[in-house]
Amino acid sequence: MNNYIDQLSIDCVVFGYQSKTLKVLITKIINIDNCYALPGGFILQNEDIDIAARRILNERTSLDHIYLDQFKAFGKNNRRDQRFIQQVMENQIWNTNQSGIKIDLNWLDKRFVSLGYYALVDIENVVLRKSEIDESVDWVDLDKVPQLIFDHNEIISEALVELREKFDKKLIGFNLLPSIFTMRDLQELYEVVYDTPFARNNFQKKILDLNVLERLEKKYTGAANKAPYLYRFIK
Amino acid sequence: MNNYIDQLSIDCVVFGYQSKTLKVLITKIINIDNCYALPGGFILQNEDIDIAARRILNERTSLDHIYLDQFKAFGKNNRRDQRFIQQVMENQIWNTNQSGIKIDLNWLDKRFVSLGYYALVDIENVVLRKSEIDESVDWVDLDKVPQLIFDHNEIISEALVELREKFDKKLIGFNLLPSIFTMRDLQELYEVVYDTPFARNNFQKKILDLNVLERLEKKYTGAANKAPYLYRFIK
DNA sequence: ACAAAAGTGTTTCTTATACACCCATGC
DNA sequence: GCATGGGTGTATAAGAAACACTTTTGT
Repeated sequence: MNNYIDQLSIDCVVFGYQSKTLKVLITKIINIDNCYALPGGFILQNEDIDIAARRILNERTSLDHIYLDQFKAFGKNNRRDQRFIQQVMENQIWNTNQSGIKIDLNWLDKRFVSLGYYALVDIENVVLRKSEIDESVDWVDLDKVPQLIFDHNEIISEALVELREKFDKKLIGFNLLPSIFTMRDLQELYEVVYDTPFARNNFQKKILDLNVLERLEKKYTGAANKAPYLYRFIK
Repeated sequence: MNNYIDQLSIDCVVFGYQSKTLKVLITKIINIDNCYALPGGFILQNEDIDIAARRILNERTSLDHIYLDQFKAFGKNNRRDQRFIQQVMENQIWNTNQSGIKIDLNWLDKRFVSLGYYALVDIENVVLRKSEIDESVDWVDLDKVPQLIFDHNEIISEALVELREKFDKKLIGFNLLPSIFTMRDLQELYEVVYDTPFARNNFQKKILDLNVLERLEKKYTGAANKAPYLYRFIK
């Protein structure tokens, strides 16, 4: 593990949106019962931290150009999880490097400072992959996240606060939608993020006045009502 | 240096306000010509990162309860300064621990990830102190900051962006003022921070409507005009 | 024709900005 | 009295929220 920076990690809160629900990506740690965590990893000695975060995300999502924001470093002294560490050691996870050579696991038994990133992805574009320490990687509804190791639940909470703060201001919501969508799709996303309903007409006016949407053809769904326009986010 | 976390540091942008000018605290590194830096330090193995930041600030300002906000981690791979490192080694700074025992300096010759904090202090309450690596610690006008080591100039820029974003929203400006001040004092601070003038009457109304100020007695300065009220920030 | 949902226009209210006036203070 | 800066009130403009109406679609 010598090519990584010691005692420093990255944890990513990957937000996805599907069926009017916000979801986050959760990994199940291999060889340990009921042990869930945020997708995370470490920083190579010669790697920018942002690049490291992209690498870690790419390993799980297969995506290259992800909207990513580093929002806070988590570094409480009690940020440890004795049960987790013990199980890792007992089950010999991480105990060999890429060449299969046994390595010292003592580096794990220290407090880590973790850099928290949140990412926004179009869930349809994601091809889930497991890294070597994942038993599985899955989308979980934001309100059904199980107990995670360390302070990962807190990291999610803080990521959500940050997301809400930046969401409208920086117009990052489009990263959660397919490239083409209806105004209703967008409004429902806003309503889910802010957990509050918006007036349809006022919402439409506000969004269109931003001049960031290109109106495309109508979307005929077969429903017995007026067909909505499709839009594409520009710039 | 074994009791610190390796390759992880803290750098603090300490904002002060005096004579209608924003100032930041800059240290001059001992034994190196023209080498300036942000007040910074390292994190003890059993120390919360926020506590570490407070310790580092206390060493320089003698203050205990500082408004502090961790705003970003800086971790580009090219975050090194060969000239600085070389000089440190040549001049034997940091080469002994508290007991005077020589220690290995190789830990310095690596890339560091730094946690950026900004602090707001009432400049009148600060009693400047030097830490063991400071030749001096001084207040510098924000627009007269010299070239600093590493990416410290960039850290200041980003801290200022963050300050402006949070300043009005979180009402943190009062941390830069004495506990008792006039409305004009407050307005001038706002004008400096946002680099824009505000209408006197509207500013007063806006601030008073926040219901966070207690009106005290008038302040008789001897000037040939109506004496302004003094205010105190509450809650 | 009708229900359902989309698009658009108008009114109302809230809030921010601009404008105007009077008051206290020391010379 | 008067110049100077402080406090307050009112008018106006801008933006958000509420309300209302018309249009399109498939049954």
